[in-house]
Amino acid sequence: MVKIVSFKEARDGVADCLKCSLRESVLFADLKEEDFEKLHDPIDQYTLPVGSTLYHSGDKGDRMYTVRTGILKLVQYLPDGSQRIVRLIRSTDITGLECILGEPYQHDAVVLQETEVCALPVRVVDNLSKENPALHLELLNRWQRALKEADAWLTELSTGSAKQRVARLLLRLVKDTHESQCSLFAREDMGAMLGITTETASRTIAEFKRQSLLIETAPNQFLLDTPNLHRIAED
Amino acid sequence: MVKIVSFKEARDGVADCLKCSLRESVLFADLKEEDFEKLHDPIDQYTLPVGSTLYHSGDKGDRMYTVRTGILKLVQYLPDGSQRIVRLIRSTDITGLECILGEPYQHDAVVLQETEVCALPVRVVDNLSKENPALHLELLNRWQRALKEADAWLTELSTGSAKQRVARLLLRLVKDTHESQCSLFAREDMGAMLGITTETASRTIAEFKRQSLLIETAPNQFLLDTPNLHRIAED
DNA sequence: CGCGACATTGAGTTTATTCAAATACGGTGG
DNA sequence: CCACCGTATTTGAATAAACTCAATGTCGCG
Repeated sequence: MVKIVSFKEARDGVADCLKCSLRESVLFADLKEEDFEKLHDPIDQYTLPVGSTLYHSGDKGDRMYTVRTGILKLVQYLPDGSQRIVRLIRSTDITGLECILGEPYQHDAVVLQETEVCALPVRVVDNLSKENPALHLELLNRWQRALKEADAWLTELSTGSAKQRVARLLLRLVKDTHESQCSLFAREDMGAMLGITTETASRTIAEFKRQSLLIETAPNQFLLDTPNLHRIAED
Repeated sequence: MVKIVSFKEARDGVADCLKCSLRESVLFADLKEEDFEKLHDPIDQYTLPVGSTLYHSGDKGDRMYTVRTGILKLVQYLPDGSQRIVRLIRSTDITGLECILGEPYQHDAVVLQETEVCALPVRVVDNLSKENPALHLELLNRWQRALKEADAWLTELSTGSAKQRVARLLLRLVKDTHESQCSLFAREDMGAMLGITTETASRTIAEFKRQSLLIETAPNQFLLDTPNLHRIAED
């Protein structure tokens, strides 16, 4: 039932969860080999291009998604049509958890950088988690992780001056990584993440560049002056 | 093991979960009578005065709390010492869920209005949920509820002009209720909820009063002009 | 009555927004 | 390969909003 498919090849493939290189960090980290035999349903794998939508707010889906590579934005809309990005989903994150509760998706999930995902049918996760306390616990952990992230966005990215918010966002992008190198998002997206206008985001980034807090080493590859960004973020 | 104690009497009592008037809506909603017999540990009940702290950020606790009446704020701090309120906890809400994962509390939980809580030892919830799928599901639901709330605070309460944010906060306070009557928080707390200064919160509320969008019917009891507040919130 | 805490108001300054224009960039077709 | 187009970014100038700091008002309580 399980078949090896390389990511590159697969626009629409079947994943080999047992051999998955991310097993240490994904939802199934603590499953035993025999558990995988219960995975009668194949786990589909997709590669999504920039700008595509993984799922829409309000849709009632039956799959959650683990991200192998790439970045997605979770977007909510205000009655006046303006958008707000509430979270980013990156490698080893899971999104669409809400559908295990039978709820419709709460956001639009839109690809910011080419993204590889595995689609986990609710039925599969549900069945496995009933017999498997480790998986159940891991589910709780994922929810908590999302909640922690949501709180951090509120305190770090929606509080203080535009300069502070941009600095904190940049630092967040290189956290976990060992290098202080990252690529940036469109200014419009930055604005929607930080609760500021596109122009203010642009002005702030441009100013940071002039002050050499950001150095473009390659097209859309920036080296960060993390110590000084920290100073700006905190004062 | 279980004993009847009225709330009024109890500064520090033992709850009778089986007879609890909130059973329909609390965590234990779906438990059977026989499940309650497994509740060998008594569930303590507390009444907390305004300004007291239920738990502190960073503490490693072994209890989560369900709120019977009252309001708590969940507060996080920035490195510069400024505070941000990330959520309110009200009747039938549960807080401190993170300690079931062995994580320290993520916030300070501070009482805004006199609050009655029941303290649920992690051990109890953990044991019950292992054998009881309904409770397990309810736990997931609680996390999702918190996450939804967190997202709403970002999109509704941290986006747009001060007037819009205040209007949205006010409307949020009377949502679920059938009356459009509510009491307000200290301006400093409002500011910390909305990401604006105390003065701006005060000015906005004062202006709303002058425009009769808010009418004080009794000390700190306000009647809201919800239609016009909606107009302000959305345009 | 007076004290302390909180709310309101005022004035001046800073910051962010708006709307518009100019510039850079990536990709396509000639 | 280059010219051109559409899109995104940057910049400018004027306006509006929010912030800061200070002063004044209000209310409850000892």
